Order: sequence, then structure tokens, then C-alpha cells
Amino acid sequence: MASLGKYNAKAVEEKWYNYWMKNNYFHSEVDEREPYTIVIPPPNVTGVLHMGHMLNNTIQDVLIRRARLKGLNACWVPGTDHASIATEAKVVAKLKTQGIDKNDITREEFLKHAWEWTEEYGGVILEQLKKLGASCDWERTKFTMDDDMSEAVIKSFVDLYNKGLIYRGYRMVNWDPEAKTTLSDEEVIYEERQGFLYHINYKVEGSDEVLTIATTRPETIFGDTAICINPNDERLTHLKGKKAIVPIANRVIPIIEDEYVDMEFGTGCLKVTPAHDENDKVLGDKHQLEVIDIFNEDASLNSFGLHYKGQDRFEARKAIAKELESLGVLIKKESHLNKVGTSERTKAVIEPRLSDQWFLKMEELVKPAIKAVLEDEEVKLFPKKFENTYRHWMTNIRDWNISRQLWWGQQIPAYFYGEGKEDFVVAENKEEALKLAQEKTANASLTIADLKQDPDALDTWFSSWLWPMSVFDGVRNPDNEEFKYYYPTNDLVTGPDILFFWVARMIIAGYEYADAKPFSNVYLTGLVRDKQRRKMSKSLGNSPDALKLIEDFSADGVRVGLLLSSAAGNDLMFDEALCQQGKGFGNKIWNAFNLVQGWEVSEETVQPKASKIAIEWYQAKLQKALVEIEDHFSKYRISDALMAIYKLIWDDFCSWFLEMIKPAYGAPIDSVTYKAAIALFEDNLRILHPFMPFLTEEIWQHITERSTEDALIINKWPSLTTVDEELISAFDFASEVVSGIRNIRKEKNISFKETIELSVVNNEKVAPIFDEVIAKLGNVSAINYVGEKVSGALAYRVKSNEYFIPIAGSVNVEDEIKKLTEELTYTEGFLKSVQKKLSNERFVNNAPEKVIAMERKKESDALSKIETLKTSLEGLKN
RNA sequence: GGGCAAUUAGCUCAGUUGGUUCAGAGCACCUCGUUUACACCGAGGGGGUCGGGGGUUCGAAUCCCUCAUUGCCCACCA
Repeated sequence: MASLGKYNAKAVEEKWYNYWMKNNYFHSEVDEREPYTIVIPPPNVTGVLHMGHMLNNTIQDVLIRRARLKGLNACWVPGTDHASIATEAKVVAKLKTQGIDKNDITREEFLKHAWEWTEEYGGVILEQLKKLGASCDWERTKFTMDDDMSEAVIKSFVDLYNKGLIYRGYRMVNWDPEAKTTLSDEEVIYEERQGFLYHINYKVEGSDEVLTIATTRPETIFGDTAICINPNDERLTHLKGKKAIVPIANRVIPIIEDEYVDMEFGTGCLKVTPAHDENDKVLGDKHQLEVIDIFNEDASLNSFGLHYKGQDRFEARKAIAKELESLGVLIKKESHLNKVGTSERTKAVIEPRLSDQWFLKMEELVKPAIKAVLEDEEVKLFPKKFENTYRHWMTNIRDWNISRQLWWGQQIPAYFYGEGKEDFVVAENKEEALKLAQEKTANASLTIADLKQDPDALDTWFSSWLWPMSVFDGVRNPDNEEFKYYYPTNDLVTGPDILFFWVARMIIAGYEYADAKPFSNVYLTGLVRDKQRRKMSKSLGNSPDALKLIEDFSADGVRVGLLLSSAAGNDLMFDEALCQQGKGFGNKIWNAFNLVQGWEVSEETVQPKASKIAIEWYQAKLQKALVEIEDHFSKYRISDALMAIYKLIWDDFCSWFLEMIKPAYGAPIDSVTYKAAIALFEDNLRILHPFMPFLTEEIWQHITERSTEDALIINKWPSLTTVDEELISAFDFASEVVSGIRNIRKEKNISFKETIELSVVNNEKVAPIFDEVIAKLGNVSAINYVGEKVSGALAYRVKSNEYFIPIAGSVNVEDEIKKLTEELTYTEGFLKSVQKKLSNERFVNNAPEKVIAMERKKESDALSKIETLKTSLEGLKN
């Protein structure tokens, strides 16, 4: 009977996590059962846990633990991503603090530093996930740069190359001058910046005429190779066939004609700079213009910039504007709002730049992936609204630039044996490459030393798109047991921000390599924001420390807090109060357990009727909740499922059920009721376990002696039987009767300790099955069934049933009359509206039977209610 | 500029094919209460003309049109 004392979350959570690990409960191996698989979206290897991870991984853990309880072979594969750009940037920064410049060391030396860094910080995030309770199969932990993972990436590159899908192209790419690398379109963020539109006069060769162009980037005039006008522009016909002179550079360039030029914008004259603008490049190709690249790698001007050589592009812009002004050719400078691409990682302004890159043709690859999501529903997105975005992106997809000017990552397996553009071979290793090169060149004397591997690394996403396959070695060895068993995986939980980067590409890769989808369902979480709807960011300092939260509110509390208000796809406004609510819920359950385990159990005591019916009722309630929860899970409405459980346990179990079976003070509980209550408590724990694994396991192990094999984590989800709806609605009626008593006690200030009597006119012909419950919860000494109203008693109604509590001298007739009159007026008004509807011929003719019958029922109910109200009023007035 | 969403109680959101979950939930708020698990509690209560306007219908939070506001995605005019 001793109290258990306060719940010590920290000790409990550590204890059970170790216990689960020790017993290897998270581990999965191929067996006869149906598999349930999730692969973790691998976080950056050097990252730390933030709120987004917490939400994401809590959802995954809920799904995994539930699947485990449902008897599936649950396998959650964890791992980390090498995140080439982010990690390389961090390593470069760290080396800088040590006075080392990346450009001064060799690739091998740099990679050594990167690996050291990875080993030092890598995996920290995985340790943090353990604190959250994540039940990953840690034996399967993968890293995207593990040897086997890298081999898979290289193998797929070679394969795609041999299929003719990978090609080398001189293309305009997004150049990050700070990181000195290319970025994919997805890594560029456009920002509105206030800039200027400069109007500059160019002389027309051989005349005194000038033409005016407008540009936001005057420094690029050094790269101009043409002026373009619209052939339909009548204002400019006199320029046709002539040539213009670039100011400062004094270069002569042709004036070309193309309908691409918007006559409405600026002056109608467009300067064409093929090396520094994508559209200009297209125009340049079409008109076979010269390409002049005026920038160095770091976006300072090169020798084409003449006396500006070496200056940064933004410095040069100002200086050039000044010089143009002094030459009298800058005739106007107006402010202009334009959108500037910036690097997601370094924030540097992106420079469109022409360079040699590797591309993957997407047009054919993407087809099965479009079909799978939009036609066959092989892969379902939750929420569905993301299908629109998916469609839009996939049908407008462009070839994927898969090369990055980085060292950290899988090096592109292309080997050059000569200086020519085509002097290379693609192979999985040097030996293979040599063989191919010898064949291709018909030169058997080539040696490995003659081969130079392309220095670039592959885009990180080119490795992670294989993730669901390669973690099971499905790329290198597609016929292996594990891959056949675990793939396709079931659910993927990730943020919508990487729907294209990653999710879509995994689907593409899945169909290309395994001829099967990578997963069946994609749950897209929202962004975690702060209370004021701002994004969580380091600079705002509004991102709470994940581990501190767990410290303060327990892992269970944080999990519940995060899930309480996070519908799929909706942003989550994070507030610590939610975690407090989660913690409070845990405490509530702990206290309920404290109550139950404190009861003295007696074999002699006879089970009270109230307890018997209470058990039947809660069983019905639980069944109903199970159906509801099942439905919520099937729609991935995780927070609704949790809320259903929350209400079931707090309201139905604690507030009603336990109160109904609670023995009198000091008295023991009968063993039949006790056993049933324990069984029901266990069911509660089973369904709550995925959400609050630690607390539930702790209570589970306390509640009965358990063997090692009997941990909750591997127990069984309660089975569905049938829902006794009648019993549930009978109880709902009874609970209203109880509420009526409580209301009267409150109004009249009658203490709960004071026993009362209750008389009822049972117009509803309610079966008396809950009378003992009403008596207990209302502290009623006797329930009398009477034929007509009791005078001199306090009264209330539930539907058309009338209840009377006789309290001598405590009836205020005036108040009663007032109350009844108000109710009568309301009911008469209600009746009027119903009758109006029923007298509308068009309603009666058009509405379905069911609806009309319902209205008639409302009418007759109202009529009889009015009748009883009138009788009561008359009784009072006498 | 193009596309896609959203707008319901103070806050965060449910509301499936128009009529029995139809105006709801959780939190917050107010009142009362230290009754023998829990004040991290219990019992009650207030609160919304469902963004504005118009239409279809016997009937609209739900369907249509329109306006407004917000968010996201795509493309970008030099």
C-alpha cells in the first residue's frame, strides 16, 4: 500500500533504454513474419539534434513501435549522411582556424582531416536520438560514405553512364564563389534585393548615333558579345545590321535581332553576355556568339576586366558605374528591385557560370516515378496536397547536374587519359578504367599512371537517392535475402523541403534499380516554428536545446508535446507548454497507477454491481477507441490518434472508470474487479506505448512480476472485438444524470459528503443498469422510480426524464419558475422552426426520408417536452 | 508573372459524399472546490453571424463565382 512516490523520468528512461538494448529488442532479422521497414532520413553526420529531428524521429518511432506491437517484424535503419557541401564547409572553416588553407593541401590530406572531423562529431546526433527513445536497429547503422555505400554509388554512376544517361556538358551552372562550387537549382535561394538599373549608351560604329541599354550589372559589359534588338521594334530599325562599341573596353560587337527581346522593358536594347546569363547563353548559342568569361573562381574580375582585374564583382560594379558616368555614357541610374540568387549554405550571391559538369538525363528516368505517385498510387503522399507540387516539379524536370567541385564525397569515376574533351573512360575502378582506356585508344602501353581521375565529387543526393536500397546492399547485390525481404520499405517520414531533393529521387532510383518503389507511404511533416510562427534558427536563438527539453520534461513528455498538435504537413508552433502538457499526462497516469497498486485486494469481498457494469463499459469504450485509433493511423493522423488515447485514459479511465470502481476509504477491492482493472490498465499501456515508451514500460514492469521475455515493447497490441454502442450510449445518459446531481450540489452548495435521495420519472424508459454507478458517483442513498413529479424538490431533466432531489426548505420557487419558463420559451421557439421546415412543401418533397423522419422526431420530442415543462410550471405555481 | 493551398472559439486545429458527431476538440480563460491517486488535480461555465460579398439549393462551414488576406511552390525581364 506504500505510495510509489514521484516519477523519476531520468532514471526510468535510462534504465529502460539500456534494458531494451541489452535484450536486443530493436534488432530485426529476416524471418517468417511480415516486415515493417523504415529507413531514417539520414541526418548530417556532423549535425546536432534540433526540433525538426525530434518531431520527425518521434513520428518514426511511434510507427515502428506500433508495428512491433502489432506483431510485424519492425526494422528501423538508422544512419548519417556525409552532406558534402555542409561538411566540407565546416572542415574548411576548422582548418582555417588552424591556419591551413584548403588550397595548400592535397586531396588526400584534406580527406584525412574530414574523416577525423567525421569521427569526432559523427554519430553525436545518433546518441541524441537514443535519449529520445528511438528504437532503431543500431546494428544496422549506416553512413553514406561507408565503403559498401560508396561502391553502390559508383556502380550506379557507371551503369547510368553506360546506359547513355550521364553526359558531360559545358553548361551554365549556379556558381557559389565563396565555396567555389556549383550548386543545384534547389540549393539556390532567391532574395529580393534593392539594386539599380543602369542605362548606358553604346556608340554605334561608324556614326554619331548611340543606343541605350539597361542593365543591373554594368561590370558584365566586359563580357558583352552582342546587342540584341527585337526585329519588330520599329523604334530601332535603323540599328539593323550595324555594330556597336562596348564602352571602356572599346570592343566592337554585332547588333543582332531576336524576338526574345521584350520591347516593353527598359530601352528595347539588350546587351548579350553569354558567359554570365543563362538566357544570354541560349541567345549566344543560337547566334553563334563569342563567349567571354570575365570572372575568376572567386568572382573577381579576370584579365578581360582590364584595369579592374582582381577586383571583386561588387566593388567593380561601383567603380565601373563611376567610370561610365565620367565618360558621360551612364545616362540614368534608377533604383530597381530584383531577385538575386544566393547560396543556401554560404549565403553568397550566385554567379551563373559556364563550366564542365556531369549531367544525368531525367526525362525517361522520371516517368515511372510520376506514374507511381500520380496514377497507380503505389506511393502515397500524406498529406495528399503535395501531389500537386510533385506533379509540377516532375513534369518540368531538367537534367540533373550531379557534379560538385568538392572533395568530400564520392569522386566521379571518370578517368582522363588525354587532354581532349572526349579523352576519358568511366569505370568502377582504375584497373577497369585502364582496360577500357587501352581499348578505346588502341594503345596497350597506357598505364594507370597515365589516368587522371576527374577531381569533382558527386552531389550528395546522388548517393542518398539510393539510401533505401543500399542500406540493404540492394544496389550491389540485388538478389540478397535482406533486400528481398525488407524492400520496398513501408513508410518514409521527412520534411516537405526535401520532397524533390530526396523523396522524388529515391522513387526514381527505386524504379530504375529495383524496379520497385522504395516505400509505400510518405509522411511529410511540417516545419517546427516558434510560438510567433517564426522559423527556428540559430541567429534568432529561438530554437530550444533538444536535450535540455528532454531533461526538463522527460523524453515521453517531449514526444507527446511535439505530437499533440502536429498534423501531417502542417507547421508546428512549438511551445514548451505543450511539453509540460505531455509531462503532466505522464504524471496523471503515474498517479492513477499509484492509486490502483495501493489497493488492498480481498478474495472475500463480493464484486459490487457498479464495478461490474463499469468494467463492461470501459471495455466497450476501449474497443471504440481502438477502432478510432486504427482509422487515424491509417490516415497518418498521428496526433489525432494520440488525442484519442489521451482522452480515453484521462477522461474515461481516470475520471470515470477509476471513480466507479474505487473502493470505500480503507476498504479493500474485490479481486474480480481488481484483476479486470489491471487488465484494462495494461491495455491502456499497450496503446500508449508507442507514444510514451518509457513510462508505459516502467508501469508495465511494476504492475505484475514479469519475465525478461515479457517486456511491453514486444507485447501485443490489444485485439479488436466488437463495440457495444448501446452500453456506451446508456452510460452517456447516466453520466448526464450524474452531472445533473453535481450541478445541483454546486448551485445549492450541498457538500458531496452529504448523502441525497433521487427520484425519477422515467419517461425515457431507461434501463436501470447504471443506477449503482449513479448512486456511487452522486453519493445517492436511494433512487426511487416515481409516477409523477415530486413537489418541494430540486429538479432537472435529462432528455424527457425528470429527476428530483428532495431537500427540505431549500427550494426557491421563484428561481425554478424562471428557469422552467426560460426553457419553455426556448423549446417553443425550437418547435416553431422545426414545424416551419415541415410545413415547407418543397422540403417535404425533396429531402430524403431519413431527414424528414428526423425532423418529425424532433417535433414530437419538443411537443412532449413542452408538455412536461407546462405541467411542472403549473405544479410550482399552485 | 504562373500554379497550389489556406482563412472555423483568445491560440493551435478537426469538420469525409451539402441534411445526427454540425458548429466541435485540446490548450488558454472564468467560477467553485485542499472529498481518502493526482492542485502537474476535480466539478462546472463562458466564448465563433465558419475571411467579405454574391449565387446554386427545400437546405451551405461544406458546391460555384468574386474580392481580400496569408502561406508554399515554380519561373524569372536585362
